[in-house]
Amino acid sequence: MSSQERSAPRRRNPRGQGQVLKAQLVDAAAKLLSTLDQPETLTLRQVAREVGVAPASIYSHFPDLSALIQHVLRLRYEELARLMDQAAQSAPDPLVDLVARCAAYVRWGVDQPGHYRTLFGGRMPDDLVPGSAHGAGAELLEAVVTSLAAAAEGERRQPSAEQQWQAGLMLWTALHGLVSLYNDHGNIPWPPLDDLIADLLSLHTARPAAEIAALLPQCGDDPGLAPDSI
Amino acid sequence: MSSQERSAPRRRNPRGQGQVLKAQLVDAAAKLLSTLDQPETLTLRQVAREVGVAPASIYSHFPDLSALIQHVLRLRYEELARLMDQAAQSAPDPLVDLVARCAAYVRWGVDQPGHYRTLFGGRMPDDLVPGSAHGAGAELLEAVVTSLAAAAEGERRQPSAEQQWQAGLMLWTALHGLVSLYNDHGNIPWPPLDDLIADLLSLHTARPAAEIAALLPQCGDDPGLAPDSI
DNA sequence: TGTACATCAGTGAACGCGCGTTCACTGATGTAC
DNA sequence: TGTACATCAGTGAACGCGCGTTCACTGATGTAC
Repeated sequence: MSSQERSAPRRRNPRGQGQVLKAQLVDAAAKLLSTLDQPETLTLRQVAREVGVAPASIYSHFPDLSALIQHVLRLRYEELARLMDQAAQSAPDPLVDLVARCAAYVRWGVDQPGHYRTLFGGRMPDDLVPGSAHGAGAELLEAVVTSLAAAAEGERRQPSAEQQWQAGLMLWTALHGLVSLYNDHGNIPWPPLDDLIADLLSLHTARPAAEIAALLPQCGDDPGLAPDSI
Repeated sequence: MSSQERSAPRRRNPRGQGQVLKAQLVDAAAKLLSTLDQPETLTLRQVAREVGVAPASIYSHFPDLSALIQHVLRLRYEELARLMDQAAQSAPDPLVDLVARCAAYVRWGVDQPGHYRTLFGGRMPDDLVPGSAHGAGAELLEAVVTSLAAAAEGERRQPSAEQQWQAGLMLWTALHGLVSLYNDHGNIPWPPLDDLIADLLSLHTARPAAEIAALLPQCGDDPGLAPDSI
């Protein structure tokens, strides 16, 4: 069911508008990556069909399919990073910052299973995944490590930098495991996602789950007026 | 580099020994699943080449490649279950039982990345994966849930069955995230695996990491004499 | 105002590849008479 | 002890498919003279 089907067979872009097709290719690849059961099997011809264009046309804009996918993944990675930063924007203290970032991470991963798997599932060759020089997404988690360490201040002993790093790594593995299993095994009777996020952060911050749950932002994108408030 | 290469072109099995090829196919598929960078792309012809046999020969023993893979996955799943049970066999109390089971799980997953990914990575259609009726591997974790609950006795309040289940689920997601990230992102500067296992279980049991670390079994398969003890 | 030309945004057909699956077959070996 | 036959354990060639990539091309549109 391509979005092109048997409709008008696509009109060639006017002169100087060659970049339009490039954008369409990126959109189509993004849509297919998020839609396909196995996003790692995306083919060049699938993208071409989705846009309604000859397979060869892709070569005018990207050296090959890998370059196109790499482009898409970079966009999604930046989107996730932006969402996490925005979520933590007005956090009054490190704990709220941490909770907001982690909740944004998990929710994005669960909302976009295909993109999450493609970015963090380890299927794509390393050079396609942004930030994989230090391990895919590791720099995303730097802010998390910082917040986690700051939130843990006032403990008995100040942890070393290595201990802070390891604590952040453990938190990340937990978040990743939660998103992965939640996405891949829908037949498990899952508790509400927010309960799991609260429980997870409760373990990693040594705070009561109820305290964390109270800090979880609502699912709406921005903290503006509720749409049905008069 | 097939194990068949240009050597003797394989002699047909004698009469009544048709099951020999079946076993060879299973072995070859297992080897390829554990070896390939992307085990989910295993093809029927790859298996045939590995054994040194015509592609069509597989149909004498399995209806198709899916059935062969399903067979292999069932064997590996049973192997993992057996390893976990053996590890916990002589555990004097629930905490030791829990630590032994979880350590066995993580170590198996890290030793066999291809099999781990194929079983728990969610790439294979659900019907290929054993135990996925209740979510892949969920029954493996029943013993873990039980041990975790038993190890947590003496806390302030007895948790409900749902809370126990959720705690087990959280533990499993953490284990899964650890194995997945550890396998997929080798370029992260990982601390020693045993430290991570101890740290993870420390969080989930509210015990000091040092106490858990002391309970971790050595990596050797059985607790017999050390080979270099005189 | 005309017209030759360059450029842009793609097209369409073809290639060779590996794949799953089918089909008739082959050749060794056991068994009944 | 001989021989016809059935069975077993596969083989080898062919099919149609979707794939990535190449190549010469086409037709609309802007621009210089």
